[in-house]
Amino acid sequence: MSHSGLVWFRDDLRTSDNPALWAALEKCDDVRAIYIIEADANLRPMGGAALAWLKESLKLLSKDLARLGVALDVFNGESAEAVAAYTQEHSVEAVFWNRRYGPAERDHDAAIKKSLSGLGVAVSSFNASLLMEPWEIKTKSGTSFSVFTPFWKNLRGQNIAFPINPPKGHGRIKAEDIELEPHPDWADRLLGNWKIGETAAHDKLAGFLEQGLRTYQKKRDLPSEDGTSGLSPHLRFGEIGPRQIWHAVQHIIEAKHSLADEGQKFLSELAWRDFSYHLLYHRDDIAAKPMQARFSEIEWRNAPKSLEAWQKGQTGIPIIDAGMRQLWATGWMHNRVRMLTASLLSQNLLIDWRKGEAWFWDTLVDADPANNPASWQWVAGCGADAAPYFRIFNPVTQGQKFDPDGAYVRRWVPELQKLDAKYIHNPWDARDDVLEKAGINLGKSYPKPIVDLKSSRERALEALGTRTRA
DNA sequence: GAACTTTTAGT
DNA sequence: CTAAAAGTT
Repeated sequence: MSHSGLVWFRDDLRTSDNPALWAALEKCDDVRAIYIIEADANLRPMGGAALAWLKESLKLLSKDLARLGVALDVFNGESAEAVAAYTQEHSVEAVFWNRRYGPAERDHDAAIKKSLSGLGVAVSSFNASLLMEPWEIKTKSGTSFSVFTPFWKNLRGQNIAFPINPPKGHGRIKAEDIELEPHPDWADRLLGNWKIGETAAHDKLAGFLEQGLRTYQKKRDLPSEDGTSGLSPHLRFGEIGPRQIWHAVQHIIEAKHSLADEGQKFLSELAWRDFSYHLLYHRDDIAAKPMQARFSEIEWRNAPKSLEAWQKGQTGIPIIDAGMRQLWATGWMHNRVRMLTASLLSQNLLIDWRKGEAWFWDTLVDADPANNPASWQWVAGCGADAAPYFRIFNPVTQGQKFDPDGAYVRRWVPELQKLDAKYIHNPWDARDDVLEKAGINLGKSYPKPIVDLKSSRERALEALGTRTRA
């Protein structure tokens, strides 16, 4: 038995269903924990909104770990150095962590494991983040999946591991005071929209299963409704694990058969997260490189003013502006609107999807290394499943379909508050007297659209469509 | 059983 | 169009 163990926390900020923590407490008499806000050149730094969430989550984790007798230390810097120095300083004999799946992170962790082994420190790694490991899901010919539906058919037939019980601790210690840089004002304000941490995550799940699941299919696509689970940032930081969610839903389905369809639908959405990690694991640098190679040849427009109008929610297209403002104010955007805003940027504006992905990376509290780039590539058309057609959403018809009375637009774009529902998604089509009556002066109180939807759609089909092969 | 061909679907 | 499974040699 090793006497001194170290748990390196990364995307698994929880005490329940945490195999690395569990193993450390099982095998070691003395357990410490670290989190490193990594500044390694080869690793992508966390975005601003996520970083703010992280810091609050760490404070809560520190208290939960103290109840198990585990002290949490937080460092800034290069993780390879920090881990090695910490193990030497505290005579750590065994290090435990839960795996991460990005190519750079895997190489990084493998190198650290090797160097620790050289120092005589044993390293054990586990799966805390995924329903199944990416190498466990294979097509019949042994390759990885590129299309979601067959991936999901495979995954749902697997035996998903049951969550493990919370570990028995080694008594109780005083929680360390964690010293962290304060948040920028913007991030501080958006955190007011959220309850952070493991307990909040479980409360959120319980509330969703009790109230939201029943109407999930009906409401999940309506951005004005509170119809989604809201678990994404908790999943991002591992405040709750997907296997905990999986089995909680299975349990509900068994108890109430009327919820079977809703439950399956919700689990398939949870499976999209595993699918994104599948792509992250099997493909080359999905945040930087289009999965369809021919997209490397596309000449994206350099249009800084349009990009800025998009970022600020000043495109003059109501549902787009509503989404971008919701993102800025809360660190979150409804999924339907994420698709619409991403389509407008990458297709109508023909701006490189990576610029949009980078903005989401910085501003979403739930931005994760798999879902964010994989979803952007899906919308931009360069994703894993090569569709012969392009998914160019029309933000007007989408708005009319999913926000029919304009409640979502009115909430985030108060300039349009009084506009008739008939024109709430296309104010440029309203007569002058209709606009005047609603107190709107297009071009002054609310922008005229920065792009013509019809001609820009044709431009995108032309630019992204048939030609441009390498 | 591997290699090739056809069918079906793509949130 | 391509991916994946099913069918065929």
